[in-house]
Amino acid sequence: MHERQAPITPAQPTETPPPQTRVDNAIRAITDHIHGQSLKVGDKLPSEARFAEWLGVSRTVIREAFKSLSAMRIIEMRAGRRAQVCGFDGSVIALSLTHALRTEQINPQQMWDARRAVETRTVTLAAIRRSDAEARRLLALVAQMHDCVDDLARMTEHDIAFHVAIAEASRNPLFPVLVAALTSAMRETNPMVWRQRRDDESRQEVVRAHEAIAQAIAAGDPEAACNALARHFDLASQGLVMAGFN
Amino acid sequence: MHERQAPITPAQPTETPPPQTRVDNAIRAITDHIHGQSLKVGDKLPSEARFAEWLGVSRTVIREAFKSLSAMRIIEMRAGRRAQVCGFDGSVIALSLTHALRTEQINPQQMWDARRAVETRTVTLAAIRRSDAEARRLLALVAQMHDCVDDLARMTEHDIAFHVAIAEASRNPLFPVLVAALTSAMRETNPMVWRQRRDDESRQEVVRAHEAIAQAIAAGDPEAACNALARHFDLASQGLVMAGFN
DNA sequence: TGGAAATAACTTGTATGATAGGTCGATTGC
DNA sequence: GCAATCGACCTATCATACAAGTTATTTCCA
Repeated sequence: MHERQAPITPAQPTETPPPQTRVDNAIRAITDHIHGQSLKVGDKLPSEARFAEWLGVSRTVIREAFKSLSAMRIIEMRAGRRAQVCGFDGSVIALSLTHALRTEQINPQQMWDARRAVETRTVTLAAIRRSDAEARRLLALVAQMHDCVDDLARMTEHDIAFHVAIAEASRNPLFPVLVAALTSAMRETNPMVWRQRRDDESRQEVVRAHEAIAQAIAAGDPEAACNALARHFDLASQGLVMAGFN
Repeated sequence: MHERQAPITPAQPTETPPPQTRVDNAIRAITDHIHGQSLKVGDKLPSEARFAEWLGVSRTVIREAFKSLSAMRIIEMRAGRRAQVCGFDGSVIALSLTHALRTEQINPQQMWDARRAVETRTVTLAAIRRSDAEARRLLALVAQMHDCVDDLARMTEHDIAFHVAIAEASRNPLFPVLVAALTSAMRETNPMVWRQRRDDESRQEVVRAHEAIAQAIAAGDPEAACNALARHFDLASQGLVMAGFN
């Protein structure tokens, strides 16, 4: 019963590449199906049993393949319902980056530098393309930050929301996802940096940097927005050094 | 047998959030274990059976959790061996982006714009920090591109290798990963753009744009590198329009 | 005694079959 | 016509079994 199929890989002499398992094949078959049928977000997939039959493997294999794709946010599974194609979402990227940070494969500065690269673009585009509602929203978020300089957790959430809001105003759906992933990966290191700033004045300085960005975007001035962003990142970098990173 | 544990979630009245399954819990428990024990790349995890015992669930559940983490490249599994913590790798991000492109949640221009944001930074850093060996490598890659203007597949690979090499020269390990993800996600749309350039001259123009970037980096001139990159992206954008995107 | 080959213990990969419980459309009763 | 009910289908989980890969141990021979 175990040998319905030919061996997966003909025992390659090479060592490094891990041999393909049936689950791997199933994953490929499923993604190929999605692509081949041009399925779009929300479209339903065939049931696990059907795939199992098509591929000539047990449902166990299909199940693991489905779960893998579900973990990668390519499909969404719920009990009783057929799996469906999932919307794009930065959470996988965020998780990947978080893992890289936690296992010390990259450090916070490097993450900040990537943010700087991306956000230099988002603030520029936001200053050009933002709607009035978005401009108001940014200013409102900054106001909220002013109110909670003592509450690190809330501050962090507002901070993230602020940067994501800018990315949304850039009108490129890829940017909010990237920014959300890069910022939320730093949820763990951020508080350490923040704690370096003991007095209110020092913290308000950071909030004012955000305010300057919001105002420049509201004013539709890309250059001023970039400068304000640069100041923001310089402050952050300074905080990182104080916190002992690098 | 089925009810060893209390119900996972107390039936929240909210609709949208999918109820947590035992596999989800297992995934969290495993990542927590990695983090809690400060495991680093290559460190081995406890066996599936052990986790199953700890969490009081069947091996099936742990198996699906392991497979999910394996799909996200957080751990690496191979038959017979215990799973181990996996090195950071852009392939998950690439897959996520590829899926977003295929399902038309983002379009090629938006992807290119994100690349522009990131690569503007990588060429700048590369011009400053590149070693001599890296400079030579970049020039060699361009030379290889000159030789295969007729072979789209090889050209695409060299193209990706070139941009990743620049990112490596930036000395921030996050950048090669991001660039690789963004570029390889476009493996499918790239050929269409290339095909717009029928004659050799038109194709060589693109290669020359790459050459200019390599030379600016080799010369250690960040500004020239940025300008050359801008030209490269303008050509690409032009190609996209010709290919009928947007 | 040193090293290589055989072995035992453990681990992952896959299959099978069973049950609980969620979802959704069709049917029925008012 | 509408709502409650039912049934078919589907996923979530469990238990068990066995094949096949890995690793440490032990054995055996030179």
